[in-house]
Amino acid sequence: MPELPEVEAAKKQLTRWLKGATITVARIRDERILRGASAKALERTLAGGTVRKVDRRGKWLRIALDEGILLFSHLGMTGKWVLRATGTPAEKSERAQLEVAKKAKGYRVAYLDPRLFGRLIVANDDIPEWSSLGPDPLVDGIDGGTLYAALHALRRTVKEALLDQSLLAGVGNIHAVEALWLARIHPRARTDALTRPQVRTLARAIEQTLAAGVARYEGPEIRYVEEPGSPNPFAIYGHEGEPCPRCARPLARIVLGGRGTVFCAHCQKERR
DNA sequence: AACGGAACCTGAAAGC
DNA sequence: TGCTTTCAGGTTCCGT
Repeated sequence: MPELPEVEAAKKQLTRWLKGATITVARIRDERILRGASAKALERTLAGGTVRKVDRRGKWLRIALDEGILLFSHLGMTGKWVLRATGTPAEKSERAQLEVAKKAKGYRVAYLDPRLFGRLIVANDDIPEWSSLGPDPLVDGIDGGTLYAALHALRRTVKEALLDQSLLAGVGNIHAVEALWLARIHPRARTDALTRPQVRTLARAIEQTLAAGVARYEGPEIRYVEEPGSPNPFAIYGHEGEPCPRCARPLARIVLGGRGTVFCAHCQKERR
């Protein structure tokens, strides 16, 4: 599920659950989320630590403990953090558990990830995966001139370029599709052929679609996952074959960079 | 050096 | 019904 809006929602939840809390026990239930690091070492490092702050950059989370310990979390394709009562049986996809004590209350913050594309990393400094991220469209905003220069230096399709996290951090397949539709740019348009006005429009479109995504998770009860069966909230993602909301012609679907890409062949022109 | 595609995994849904 | 195929919102590695 996670693109920037879902990770932002996860950050808010983790802040509520963990800030000021002490990790009494850390458990890694499937070492594959560590990509080779030692589960035992990680569990020992986290145990006893108190959480100071939770940050997000792009799709990465950084949980800062005291004594300079940093826990980085990437949710991959199916990762999510959930709250569980102590003693609740672990479900199949529960890959890590943090037993937590906060203000005399005890509970479990658990990491679920059926597909195991996510990962946990413990470090004393920022890791390259975090440091090499481009600007976060929500935190930093998107500078049109900078984005134009960066895109102009590449020879790729604009859709694939938007998924490059060193260019912009947090845009994933859905929001790339949505932003290109909003900006009326063909997903297969070459980055070096885009005009400055197009890039400026695209920058605003990215900010718009991400902000709308974040807003969907706001409210008294932050729910991280859309209810099953809830309507698709996107303008064109997942709507291939249906009428374009702007011109009513049927939406097309192609594959770019190995990922499904919906667009409107009438509204989104490759050159202009 | 940069790009396109395969690989890494599981599970839900669609197809037969 | 049950088996098979397809698809999924991410990143990384490998060959060209």
